[in-house]
Amino acid sequence: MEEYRGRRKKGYQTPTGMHDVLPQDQRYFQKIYNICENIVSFYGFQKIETPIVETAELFSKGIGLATDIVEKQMYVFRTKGGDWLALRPEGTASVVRAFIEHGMQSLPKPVKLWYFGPFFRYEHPQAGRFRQFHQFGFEAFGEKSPVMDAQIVQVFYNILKELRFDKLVVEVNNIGDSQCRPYYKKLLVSYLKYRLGGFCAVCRQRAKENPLRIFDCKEEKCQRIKAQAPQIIDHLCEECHNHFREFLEFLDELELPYNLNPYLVRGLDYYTKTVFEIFSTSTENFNSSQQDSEYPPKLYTKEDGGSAETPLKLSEEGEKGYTSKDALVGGGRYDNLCKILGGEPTPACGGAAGIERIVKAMKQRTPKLPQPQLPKVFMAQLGNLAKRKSLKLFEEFRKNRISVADSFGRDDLKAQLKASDRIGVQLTLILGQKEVLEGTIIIKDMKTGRQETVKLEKIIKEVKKRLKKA
RNA sequence: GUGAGCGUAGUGUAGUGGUUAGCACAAGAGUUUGUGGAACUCUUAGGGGGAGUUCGAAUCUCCUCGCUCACCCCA
Repeated sequence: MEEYRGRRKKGYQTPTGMHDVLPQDQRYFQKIYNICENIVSFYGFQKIETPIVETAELFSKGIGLATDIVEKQMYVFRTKGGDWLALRPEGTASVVRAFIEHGMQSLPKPVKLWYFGPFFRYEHPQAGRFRQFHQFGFEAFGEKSPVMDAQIVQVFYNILKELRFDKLVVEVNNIGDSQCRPYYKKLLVSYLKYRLGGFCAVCRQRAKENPLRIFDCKEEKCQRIKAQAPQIIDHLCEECHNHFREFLEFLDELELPYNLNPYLVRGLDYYTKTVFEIFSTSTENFNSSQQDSEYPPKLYTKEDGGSAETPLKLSEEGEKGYTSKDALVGGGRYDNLCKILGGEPTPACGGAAGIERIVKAMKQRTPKLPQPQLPKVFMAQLGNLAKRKSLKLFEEFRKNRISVADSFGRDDLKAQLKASDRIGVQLTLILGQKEVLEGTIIIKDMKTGRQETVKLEKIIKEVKKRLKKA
């Protein structure tokens, strides 16, 4: 065993790219979770939790050995027993594994599952990207109809709507399947082969390793060449073409504003046919406001009719009209994955949302979420006898579901009232030596400052009465 | 993996080679013995870490760690 290095003299910090989710942020996480759970269960998804650690091979087989996620971003380690395990970099492969492992093929289709939890990718952290981050996602198994693709998009869309995202753009594309994509890839490669010189250095590299990726480039010269390049949607096999057309029709029917982006390619190998991403178009970087005022965000408009019969084109020369570059949500169909991972061939689709990214966008919109309910009653106590009684009384309140703040550690009444004031309670109860002996307690109204002595056994009733009035 | 900027109490900051390292907020204690919000007093707590230059470093150099941002890629 290697030595543990990097010992610090002064305290510890989270490792690179890892973050504590502090109480302030818990409220955002909780809100997202609640809305998600609420909506998703309406659509018939059931929650699943898979381990954070899986056999490394699950991901290399599932996501693809040559993908960046597996190749460079996976936390892989060997156990004492010699197994290679990995911190999960995404959710789909795990859910598929669970689906197969527990024989869910025999469940009535479609089988709909959702999850919410941490994921890990070893990469340089930056805006909207962390080494540990959280996602929620849904997967639907056993439905090959594009109606499921559309519903998945719809569910994400609804959740974001419910979270007050108003300007959302759904980008969609179809990247073909095992029938047509290999053929298209060849076509593209041969197109690129004779034009490599015109590309930027990065794209030349991309052309070799992952040709579809050249579409991501923003260089002007590359833009020009790729504008002429064959596009996957023009070379779909009939099945994919129809699937895509129907998918778009469903989106139209749902009145989901989408934008067809023929350049949308996703970095995971398992996708077939439908892929999509959802962006928020609202004022993302309003700190760098100069740019925003000079280049007011342009919104994509929905393609007319959405029919695949009309020529498919992008509204602006591949230029994104919105400032946010990070997708809030990404997903698609993966009809081959179940088989790849050793299960029955099962069509499936799903997607995942980045929670930190959503939180970031929420904060920009509404920097302050309403405060959680604070206690309305404070209990102050004086002297040992009273302190002992107070503890007991505190339990009485809990049984009656009245939340009470306390400061049992403090003995000074002044300090206790100060603390009580800071919490902003409505009533403060004061129990001292004298009151305990008399079997009474003081109720002090913090607004008016008036106080009243009541019988100790009636205190719950009295407090309830006062809280109700206010 | 590549590139840029940054790193002073819990938070926000001042200080560009010699200061007891200053200020604000927050936190805690108190201003005579059982009554809050104001004011005042006091306390806690600081230059990420390490080397070097120098008589002397928060300040200059290097390394390292971390943060932020971008490339890449993705949620």
